[in-house]
Amino acid sequence: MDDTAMLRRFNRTYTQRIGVLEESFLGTGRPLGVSRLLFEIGPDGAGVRELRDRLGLDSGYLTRLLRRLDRDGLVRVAEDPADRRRRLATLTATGRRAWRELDQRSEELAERLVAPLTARQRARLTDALATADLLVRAATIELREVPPTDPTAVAAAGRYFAELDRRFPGGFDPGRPDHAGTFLLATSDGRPVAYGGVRELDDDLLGVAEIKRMWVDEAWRGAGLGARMLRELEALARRLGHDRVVLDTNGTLTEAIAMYARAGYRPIARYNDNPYAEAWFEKDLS
Amino acid sequence: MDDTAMLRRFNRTYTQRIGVLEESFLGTGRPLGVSRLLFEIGPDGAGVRELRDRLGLDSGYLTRLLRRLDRDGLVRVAEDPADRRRRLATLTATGRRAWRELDQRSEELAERLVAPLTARQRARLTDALATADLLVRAATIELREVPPTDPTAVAAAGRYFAELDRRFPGGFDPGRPDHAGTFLLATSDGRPVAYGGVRELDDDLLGVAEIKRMWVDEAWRGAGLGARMLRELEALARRLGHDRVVLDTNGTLTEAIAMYARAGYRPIARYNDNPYAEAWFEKDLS
DNA sequence: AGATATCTCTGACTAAGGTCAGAGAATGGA
DNA sequence: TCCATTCTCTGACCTTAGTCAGAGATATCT
Repeated sequence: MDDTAMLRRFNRTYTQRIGVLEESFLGTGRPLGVSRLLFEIGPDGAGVRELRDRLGLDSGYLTRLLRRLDRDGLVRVAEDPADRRRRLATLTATGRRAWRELDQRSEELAERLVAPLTARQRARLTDALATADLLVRAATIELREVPPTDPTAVAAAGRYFAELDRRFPGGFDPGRPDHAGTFLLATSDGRPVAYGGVRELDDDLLGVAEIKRMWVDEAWRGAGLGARMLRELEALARRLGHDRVVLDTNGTLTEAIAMYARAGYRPIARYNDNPYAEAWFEKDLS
Repeated sequence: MDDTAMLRRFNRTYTQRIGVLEESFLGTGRPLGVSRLLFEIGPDGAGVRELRDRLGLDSGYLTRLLRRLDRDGLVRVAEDPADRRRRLATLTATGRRAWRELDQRSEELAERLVAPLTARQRARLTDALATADLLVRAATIELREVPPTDPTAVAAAGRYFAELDRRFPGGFDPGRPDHAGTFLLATSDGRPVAYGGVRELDDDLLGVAEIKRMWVDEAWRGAGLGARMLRELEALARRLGHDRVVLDTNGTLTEAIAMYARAGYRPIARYNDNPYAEAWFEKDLS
């Protein structure tokens, strides 16, 4: 059975048999959408804007759902002191009780589902689901162009600089902020997992772009994400009208150097005066 | 992470990211429910009763959905010649075209989903999903009491007899139909995967029941299904007021004998005149 | 300071997705 | 042959889930 056939087969099995886990929220006297919202707010509360994104709801619709929860005494909605356009939803004591009930229902259903399995089978299932979970997350990472001032992009760049500082023998000083270039950000669940940019070389090397600040979250390394980011950056450079890319790197970043080699990059002579650079590479995009 | 936690985590990941596979039916100008029904009818057609079970719909609602498909010229509903209360739905030429379109959309979505993965990752995902699929199916097998005349039960008994005939050196003759006893049938997707019965011994052995016709589909062996069936039959015998069970078997059924031993059965002397029996076992239910 | 964008809320509107009770035809079992 | 059951269909009714346009308050950019 090929990849998509297996995925589709599993999808059928899944929606028929585990799909009910979702509907465990039914039968609580509240419609599914309302229960889902209640559960999503959670014991710690959540911003209305954030809920809108997480559940993919229309803002007017969400307002009404929240008002229903408020009327039932489960949720309080208050102004966000940090930004008075925004509002924050938190559970009341009754709301927390209802939340726990939902959580418990869901837990019970999950237990009932694995109950007929032997201990060994359960372990195998857990293992298979962990693998599938990781790969599905990897497959659905979102890659998008961002301005380098985007808060999530800034966070990603910060983690990149911090790692350089940790790994370079003499540390690393990013100098003053440099926002030149076009940047790609990969996120999973809203958190940055990879980052990188392309910028035009300002000197006489026309048609040549430089790849800069390539970074992949430690937890995601070895999952092909770096190679994917590199491919996307090359495609971006091509769209921007370049037909060659260059990059520099430091000798301590061995896994990065290996990846550049695998991706078809060739070593070249120093083309800049970056004091941290120890190796320079290029690749033709034609 | 324990079993239920992993299951619930996966459930979240899955519904958020692959749930869209389901909604691939949207955007075809028809509401989701109608498209799902169209897809379920399939190129070979389907009985209305069967559709009702598979999709879990109210009969009135289903009638209306079918009428809509009929009005759109996608489906014809006709009387079932075998039972004129029932009706059969089949796709028209236009309906088959619409079905292929849905199938293709679903295929495309699946492809787009695995596209960002490397070949190795895809193989791992397919593997993990195959394992999860098998185990989820195993976990959701339905076990229920059936009269021995139930068509599915008859089919299961037939496969049991056929196997005995294949494996016994001198073949096997079931003799005239014997419907004494209470039977359990395990089904997956409506097809029999395990079968077995309990009957009171008619002679002087009061309080003793016999387990008979224990059978597990070849494809499902080694999945703990036999042991589960045995446990359920013992529980059934207990409910029927017995406190000891006995059974007979043939020496060629080695894996069955091993399973009885694992389940705590002890060999005893011949207690019947079954010409095929070569070994006899018992177990106390107290 | 002014323009622009973001966020929430309101009102008006709609389709989708059901549920329920009962009728009528056909079938199966005693 | 009669009775209970099964299956489909109809009519009446309802909630859920959602869309859209625009107003008003606040924040951000230049």
